[in-house]
Amino acid sequence: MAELDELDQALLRELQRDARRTNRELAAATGVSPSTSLERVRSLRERGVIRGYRLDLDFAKIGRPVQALIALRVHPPKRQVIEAFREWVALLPETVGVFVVTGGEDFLVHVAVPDNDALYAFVIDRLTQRPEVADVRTSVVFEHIRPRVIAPAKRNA
Amino acid sequence: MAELDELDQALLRELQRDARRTNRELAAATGVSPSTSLERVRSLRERGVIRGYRLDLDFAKIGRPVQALIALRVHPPKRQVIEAFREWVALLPETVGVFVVTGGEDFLVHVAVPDNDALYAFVIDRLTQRPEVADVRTSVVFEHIRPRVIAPAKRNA
DNA sequence: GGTGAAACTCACCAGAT
DNA sequence: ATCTGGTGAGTTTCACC
Repeated sequence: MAELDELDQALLRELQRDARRTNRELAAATGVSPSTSLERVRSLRERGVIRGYRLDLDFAKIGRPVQALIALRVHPPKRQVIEAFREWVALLPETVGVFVVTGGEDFLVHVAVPDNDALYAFVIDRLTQRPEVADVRTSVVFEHIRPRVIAPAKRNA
Repeated sequence: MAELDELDQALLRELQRDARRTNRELAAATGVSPSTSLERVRSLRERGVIRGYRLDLDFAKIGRPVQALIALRVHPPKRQVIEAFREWVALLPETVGVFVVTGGEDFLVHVAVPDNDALYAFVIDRLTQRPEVADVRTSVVFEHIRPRVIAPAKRNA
């Protein structure tokens, strides 16, 4: 885990609200000079705390208003089978996220599609096509909330 | 759904790879002048296609290496109960995402915590504290893959 | 809609504390 | 480690196509 002082945390808070804020704005918001905030943000990126800067797209506005989470198991649940399925499903155009999990299922596949027909087709034509796929259970997603700011864990000092 | 021509789609592709690419880079990559790409990106944002620019944080590096998806039902499953729980759970510091779903469960809560103890405490101290929470089922997340680029649906022209 | 140039703002690198 | 100032890029506007 990376060391994060108050300034690092403040910069992360600001950038989570809007990842395109200028360095000068960041400096003003955190009360340091632009060169300091620039150096800190660069360090956060080099240390891998910041993995990148992503677009937040409205799936409905790009023609994919129907979202679902598809829980499934693969058979047999061996490493090779799991990894092959993971690579395959992550590259499908409908897929917007893949959780590899323990418990009742092996995968939760998050998809966004144009309509219910496309969802049904995805499940019965694409997924069920794969021989290793078993126990498919589809849940339609009504809403997906993502907190705007995620804080670092308190340190055990 | 928004109308997206080839240029809009190309700009969305570029921005999804790196939401902080400069306008000049976007213009060069898409073969238009900087003022054109600036105007297009602005339009995408005003139309709500682009909802914002987010940081991609490494949860492990901020002291929260353990992720889980907690499926649960609320009782009774009425609008008021569901909405109250949704608002409450979305604001917990452990929560990094909330899916409101149909099917076997009502919610899938995505959390990131420092260790297994914190996960266990979250489930039995926090969630179970709420009287409306029933049928809690926890899955540990080994891996969460998010495709770097998500394409708009093909239009039914 | 798209372009090109001008004015403004910013990122980035020094050098010093 | 942080700040102040300076220079080269980048952003943004606007008149024109």
